[in-house]
Amino acid sequence: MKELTRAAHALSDETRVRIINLIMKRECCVCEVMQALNISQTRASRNLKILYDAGFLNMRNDGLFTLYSINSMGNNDFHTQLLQAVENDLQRNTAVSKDLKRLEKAKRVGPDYLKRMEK
Amino acid sequence: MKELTRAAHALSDETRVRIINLIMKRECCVCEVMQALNISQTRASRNLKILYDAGFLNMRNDGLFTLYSINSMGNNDFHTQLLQAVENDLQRNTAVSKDLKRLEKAKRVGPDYLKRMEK
DNA sequence: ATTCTTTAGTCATAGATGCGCATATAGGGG
DNA sequence: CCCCTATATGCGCATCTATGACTAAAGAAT
Repeated sequence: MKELTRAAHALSDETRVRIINLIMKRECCVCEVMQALNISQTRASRNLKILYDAGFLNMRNDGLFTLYSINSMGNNDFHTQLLQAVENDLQRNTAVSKDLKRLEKAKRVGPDYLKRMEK
Repeated sequence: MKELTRAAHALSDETRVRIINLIMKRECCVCEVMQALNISQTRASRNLKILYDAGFLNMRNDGLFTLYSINSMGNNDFHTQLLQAVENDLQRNTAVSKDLKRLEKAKRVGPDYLKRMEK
């Protein structure tokens, strides 16, 4: 039951639900998440970790990048059922589509590099 | 999306999941919940309210008693999907069966009456 | 009406949470 | 080896959370 409450807690924050919305589209690295949601690197990294620890995400390293994807287990797993509830809610939500558009434009570069580009 | 995160938050606490376990069995009043889970009246009442505000419970008055039951809407509602995830997890959980046993023995009387009975 | 009883609300408090800032860590590239 | 870059983490702060003790509200019973 502790796993269930931990998973539910992970879904109790808007930032994290928005992150799941992104990663349900495709595998993402931290810097893509921060650009798509327009949040800080710290915030993206930490909330990704919370979702990972709760069992919703897979994690793999590709050079400097850490790539996160949805951890789909069996259909009877409660994580999958919870994700379906999230998906259900997101379908009725238009605000998060902006996040997906920004994800399309996101570049695979980190915060320092981005700052220099702005100048 | 705020409703979803609120609902998820309601399920992120063990006390509240245990309360749902009770009420999935049958409609309960506050004093039955406090006896079944062996918690204070304040704690029972407040967590019931959180579950109610999150959309999981119905509430009705019967004299002095406030009776709570599961609020089952359509199957496509995300509340229902979340409850299925909870039910799924509870089936694999043996600890909460003790709560159900205590619920069977629970009397429909409040904390003051109970204290006097102990003496 | 007064009193009893169940439930909800107030207040105070200990602990958890989310976040930004700065910094550490670790993997590439020169 | 030294620097650059992406990600993770320690710290501090403001805010939120869960809880118990106490009190208030409201329905029943006498």
